[in-house]
Formats: sequence, structure tokens, C-alpha cells
Amino acid sequence: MEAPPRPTELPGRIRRPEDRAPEIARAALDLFVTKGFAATKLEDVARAAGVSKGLPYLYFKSKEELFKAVIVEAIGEPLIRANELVDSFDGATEDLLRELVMKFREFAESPLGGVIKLILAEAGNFPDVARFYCSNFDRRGRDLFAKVLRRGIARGEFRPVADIEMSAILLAQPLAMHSVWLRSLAPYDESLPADSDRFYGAYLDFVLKGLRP
Amino acid sequence: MEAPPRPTELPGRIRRPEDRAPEIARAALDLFVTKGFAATKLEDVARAAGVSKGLPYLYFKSKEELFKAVIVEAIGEPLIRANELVDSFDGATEDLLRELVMKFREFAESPLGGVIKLILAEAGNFPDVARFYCSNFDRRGRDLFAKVLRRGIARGEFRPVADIEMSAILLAQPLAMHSVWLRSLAPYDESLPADSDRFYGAYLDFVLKGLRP
DNA sequence: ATATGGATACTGACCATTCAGTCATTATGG
DNA sequence: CCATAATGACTGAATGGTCAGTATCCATAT
Repeated sequence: MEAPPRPTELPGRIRRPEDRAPEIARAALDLFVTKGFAATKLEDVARAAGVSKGLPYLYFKSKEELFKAVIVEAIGEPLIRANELVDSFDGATEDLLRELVMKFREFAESPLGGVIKLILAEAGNFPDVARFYCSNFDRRGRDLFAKVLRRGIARGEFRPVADIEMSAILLAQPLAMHSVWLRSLAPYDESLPADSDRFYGAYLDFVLKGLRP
Repeated sequence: MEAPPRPTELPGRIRRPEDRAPEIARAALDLFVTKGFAATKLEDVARAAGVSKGLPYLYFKSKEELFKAVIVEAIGEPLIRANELVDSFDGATEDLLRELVMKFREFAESPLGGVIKLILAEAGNFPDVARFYCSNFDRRGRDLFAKVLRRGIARGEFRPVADIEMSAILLAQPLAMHSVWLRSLAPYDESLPADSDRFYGAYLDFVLKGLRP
């Protein structure tokens, strides 16, 4: 009927089929994390990715498929790298732990860090994703910390702890929580500036002192 | 036209205006926690509370008002009781901490414990609720732990820690995380049975050993 | 006691909106 | 000029919110 009013500064339609899927996935992750899955409209995802409403459906069958793709993609690579680190490290275990925490911090502060919040919030609505996460990310993450603990204890660098498995979880929990925190309450907490340096400093201090023989 | 088919075992319409609001709020909390706010239909809340679709709107102006009411109600009382405990306690600080963790456990394992997950997930969509939570629950919760730490250090029962404020947060994080955990991933984690005794045991062991002078 | 009527707790059909998903059409590159 | 990347108006289903009507309670009168 009528020529659609052309927006002045939009570069117009461009064809970049290879870049589209990751672009859309990244935009989706951000919005899912900040607003939640159900509260995020695919139209907003499309706008954030700079494409039209229909395009995401050319790359992802449905909103739910997009969700799963986003999670799986965000989880996979960082986990592999962390495993490599622990297995190939050979120095003081204290330094290994520092290094591992550093790696986690990179992950947590990248956009990918949002998956933790996302998973925790949506596990109930996506049981299969939850199970995937548990066996592939969570379990292995715990095993990573447990491995570090065992290494430290075996080398006489850490005191023996009663329950290694559970202690590994206790090590991981503040890290995970901090990542969630940054993306939920931190922006609204006036009494506590989101000072990650301070957090990781206190964390390492507390944990390493607590583990000394 | 036609007499509505009377369900056999429903007690029929009953009038209990005083009980309604809490009943609806409790049902809402449960569903908000398990499914998320946006994914929960008010019709389901009504059904879970055993009332008709329209009734919640007689007690709460809108879905959003219901959300806020649920949060505020769930947060208020447990916090007051915890404060009383810390202020009135006079024994070994280690025992105070054990007691405090015990109190938290009660809260975390009651239906109210779900608010933590709920807040973390929805803070971005309800900034004013997030701010309320920060100043009234979170800040005071941190202060509670900080107070305990200072007490222990002053009495020579705990070693001095570098950053008391942040250490208080580190103490609280595993507790909060465990509460979230129970309501999100725990049901899907086959490798880790949700054994709260074990968790709290390891937590107290780890923390108290780590704090010894 | 029993009847009457007015107040109000409650219901569920209905309306208006929002949004996931579709598709006819248009732009682009080779 | 063909193949296909991309668009955005459209649709159908779902759901937040409304409201006219119904059931129940209770105060008062008979």
C-alpha cells in the first residue's frame, strides 16, 4: 500500500547470515538475565540485536529453543578452559586456587556470567536444561574445586577438611552468589557499592586462611 | 439457564474474609518461587488457594501489588526475630553463630525461604521492591553477621579478619545460595542429594575452624 | 424460632491487551 | 534475475483485569 517510512539513520537492511545467530543469542542472554525468560519479549531481543521481529525465528525454532541454545552455548567453553587449567597446573595449590578464582571472575564479569542467575531462576520451567546444567556444569565445577582441595591436602598445603565434597560446594557458593548479585540486587543496593576487587580479595583471604593447616 | 453442575466434594462457596489474604499470598509465593513471577498465571494462584479467578483482585489491586505484598510480608517477621536473638544473646560467640544459622535454616526451609530466589530473579523488574529488600533485609542481615564477627573478635574467640563487612557477606552467601538451591537445581541434581544436615554441618565446621584465632 | 432484607464475600463469563509465531513481500548480493 | 536474507503487519491463543450476578451471613422484626 504505502511505502513504509524509512528511518533516517538506520543503515537499512544488510545481509550477514553468519553473524546473526550469535548476535541474537547474545542479546537474548542479556535480556533473559536482566528481565527473566518469561518477561522478555522476542521483539525486544530482536530490537536489541538490531534485527526485525521475525528474524530470530529463521535461526531458532522457538523462544524455548533460543533459551536452550543460549544456555548451552554460554556454559560449554568456559568449563573446558577451567578444566584444562586445573589439570595442567603445577605449582603451589594456593596459587592454583587464586588462578582458578581469577578465571571464574573473568567468566562472571563477562556477559556469560549471567547464565548462573538465569539457570537458578528458570530451572523449574526447563527441567531438561536444569539436568543438563547439573551434570555438565555444576557437577564438574564442584569436582574442580574438590580436586583442588584434595591436591592441597595431599601436598600438606591445606588442612584436612571433614567433608571435601561439601567444602568444594562451600567454596563455589560465594562465587556463584556474587555473580548473581551483580546482576540482580547490586544496582539497587546503595549501602554496598559493587566492588568486586574487594569481594574477591576478602574471599581469597578468608578461604586461604581458613584452609591453612 | 442451566444449573451449574455442582462438583461433588467441593465444600461450595464459603465466606472466610479474614483468612483469604494470607491464603492467597502463600499460594502466590509458592508459585512465584517455583515458576517465576511472569510465568505464573493469577488463575493458577487462585486455584491453588482454592478460590475463584476474580477473588485475588478483591484483596490485591493487581498482580504486581500481590507480588510486593508477598515479599514484604515474607521478609518482615523473620528479620525481627533474628535481630532479637543476636542482641539478647550472651554466651560464646561460636554458639551464637550456631544459633543464628539454626534460625536461618528454619526460615530457609519454610515456604518463606523462597523469597530469596524470588527477589534475586525479579529485582530487575521491580526496582522499588529490590531497594526495599536491600535496605530492610539484606543490609540488616549483613549487619547481623558483622555484629557477630565483631563480638567474636572483641572477645578473642575469633581471629581478626581483614574486612569485617565483606566477611559478613561471605558468611551469608552460602546460606542464601543453599536456600535458592533447594528451590531450583536440587530437584534435578542426581549426583548430589539435597542433604541439608550435611550442608549446614560442613558450613559450620568450615566457618568456625576458619575463624579460630 | 422463623422470616426478611440488606450488606458483602465470592464467582466465572467476559473484555482488552499482549505476545509468540507466521508469511507475503521486499531488499540484497552474486 | 534468481536465490535467499530480512522485514513487519498480521493472527490466534493466552492471560491480566472487570463486573454483573449469586450465595452466604447477620441484624432485626415478627
